[in-house]
Amino acid sequence: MTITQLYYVLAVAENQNFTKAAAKCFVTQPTLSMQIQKLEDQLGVQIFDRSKKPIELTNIGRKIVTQARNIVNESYRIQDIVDQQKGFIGGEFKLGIIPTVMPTLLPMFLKSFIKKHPKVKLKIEELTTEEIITRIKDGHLDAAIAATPLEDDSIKERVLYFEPFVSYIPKGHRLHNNNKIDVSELDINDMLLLEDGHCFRDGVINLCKAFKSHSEDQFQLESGSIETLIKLSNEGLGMTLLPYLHTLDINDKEKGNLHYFNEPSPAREVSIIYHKSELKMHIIEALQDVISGIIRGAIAFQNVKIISPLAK
Amino acid sequence: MTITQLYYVLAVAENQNFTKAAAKCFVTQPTLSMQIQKLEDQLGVQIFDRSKKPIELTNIGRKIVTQARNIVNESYRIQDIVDQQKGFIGGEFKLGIIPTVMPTLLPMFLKSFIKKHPKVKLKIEELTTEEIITRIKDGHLDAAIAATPLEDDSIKERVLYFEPFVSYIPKGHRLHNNNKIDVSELDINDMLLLEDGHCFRDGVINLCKAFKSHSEDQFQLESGSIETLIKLSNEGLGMTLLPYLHTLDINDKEKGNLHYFNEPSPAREVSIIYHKSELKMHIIEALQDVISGIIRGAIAFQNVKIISPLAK
DNA sequence: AAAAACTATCAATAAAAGTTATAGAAACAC
DNA sequence: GTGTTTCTATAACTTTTATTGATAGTTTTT
Repeated sequence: MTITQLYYVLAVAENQNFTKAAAKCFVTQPTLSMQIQKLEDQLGVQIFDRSKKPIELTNIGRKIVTQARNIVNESYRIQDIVDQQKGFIGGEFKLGIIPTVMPTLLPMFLKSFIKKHPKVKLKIEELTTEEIITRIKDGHLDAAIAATPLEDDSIKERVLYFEPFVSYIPKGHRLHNNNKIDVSELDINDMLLLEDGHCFRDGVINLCKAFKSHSEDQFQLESGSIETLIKLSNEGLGMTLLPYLHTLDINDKEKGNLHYFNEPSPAREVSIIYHKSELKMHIIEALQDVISGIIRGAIAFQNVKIISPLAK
Repeated sequence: MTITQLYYVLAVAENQNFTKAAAKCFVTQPTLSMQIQKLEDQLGVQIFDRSKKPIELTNIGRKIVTQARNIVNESYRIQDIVDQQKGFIGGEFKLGIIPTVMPTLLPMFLKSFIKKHPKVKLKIEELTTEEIITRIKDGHLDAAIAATPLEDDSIKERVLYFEPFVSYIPKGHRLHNNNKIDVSELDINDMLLLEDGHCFRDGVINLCKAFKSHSEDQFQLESGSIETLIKLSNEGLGMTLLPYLHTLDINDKEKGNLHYFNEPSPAREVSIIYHKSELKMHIIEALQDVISGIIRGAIAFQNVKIISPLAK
């Protein structure tokens, strides 16, 4: 049994297809067929049920795959140990970021990080929290930036910053003339929300529900981007909530529509999250350092109340 | 990087010698030299400091060895999973047993176990508790039978039975005419003990100390076997304590010297212990089943007080 | 019924792991 | 010190294993 064979098994299990798996492993398909057959012979069990199309794992195969993933991950850790010892920060690193953090945070730290750690090949992907969790668990992401706490046992979190919610209230709205807003004044029925799947949406819903309970979850309008929310709001379709960093690059004309909350302001907790196995931890720490350093200058709120990002 | 290479690294780290390690791996010494060099080149670090004699691990080498042991162990677990699925109970199994359990328990269950599980190649070794713990941790033992609790985080325990202590009091001893003995009557100064290193000795000391504290730990006589203890006792050199199972095959003449304790009788807890990684768990469970079944007929004590086997 | 998609098998080749023989360095004995 | 022993590294060679390209055989799709 070799680590390579186990790696091949993982690839086939994931792709449910020998040919595609072979391509991902940068070998030809017969290599996979033969190596996996060899492993199956040696163990004396079928790992894959080739009669099903697409190919499926057998019962025992599922258990073997779980263990194979362990072993392959643990084998990566040896290079990790060496890198850490050498103080080497480099190699490929796959980072996921949720959509409502991506456009504001990424430009703030990316240049600085690349300059400080030029040997790291960052591969950044915009993903929903749900996708991020799946991908961290199956090893397709090394870490991600998301709203927390997630309450997931196999994922660890390190808080980067607390980002207050800011109300965006267009002229003509019942709350427009208030200076500061209190959370008790929020009503989910005149609130513009992001589409389903965004955890910022769930945060807003949780925030509203904390004060008023609404059985009917019928929202009039939803949008995929915060930019659009602002425009819809300007059209008089309702107020909306923005994460603080988004308010920094709003134009002067619209700035007048921003209303901060009474303290403690509702806020989301934004963290760098990673698998509990703590692979590539030195790169994760490097990311955390750079982002924390940058954010210290940009966000200076203390007295906030964290709103859960989880849909309930 | 291959599992074989990691295995070679473990062998060299253990033997501190390429030649001996090669023999244990059933390959020639150049194979080890080359494979380990290859791994070191690939990682870009020296795992071994070859300038020291005998060879030593480098700092980074120590960390790599720890991780390599993980990986190699986890790789064994794949065969384990397959065996478990198939209900196959077989293969080599290394069992340690402490000296004061070995001669009484082993004959009781060995035949029965071999008959029930003929495919298991049991390799049994008599070892002290201390040796057992070391060997379970480094993987040289799959499981062991010892007095518990051990309070060791990396070792799990499953109780097999509780074995009461029985006093052996020769004619002429101050306690000989008492019918039942109370633990408060014990005096460590007229107690014959096993040599240092036997946990049964430590149990007896703990038992005596629980009632009387003695600053001077000077014992007149010590012996390596319980047989000898009985003979010394017969010579009038003091009383001694026997584990219950040892009293079953004592001759009739000497049976008169046995005195049971008032309830709750002091007893030792005898368990099957194994590494927390739970490798070969199905064989461990098979052993537990056989031994528990056998012992149920032989020991029927309920009201006992467990004495710790740990030296304090 | 034909085409496409997919896996297994075969023969050939490239790569690797392993072996024997031996050189060279360090430790040991006297 | 010198000779001996012990041990690891290196080299040349052999065996084994992994991989490939070509292709046959199946199943699925159209």
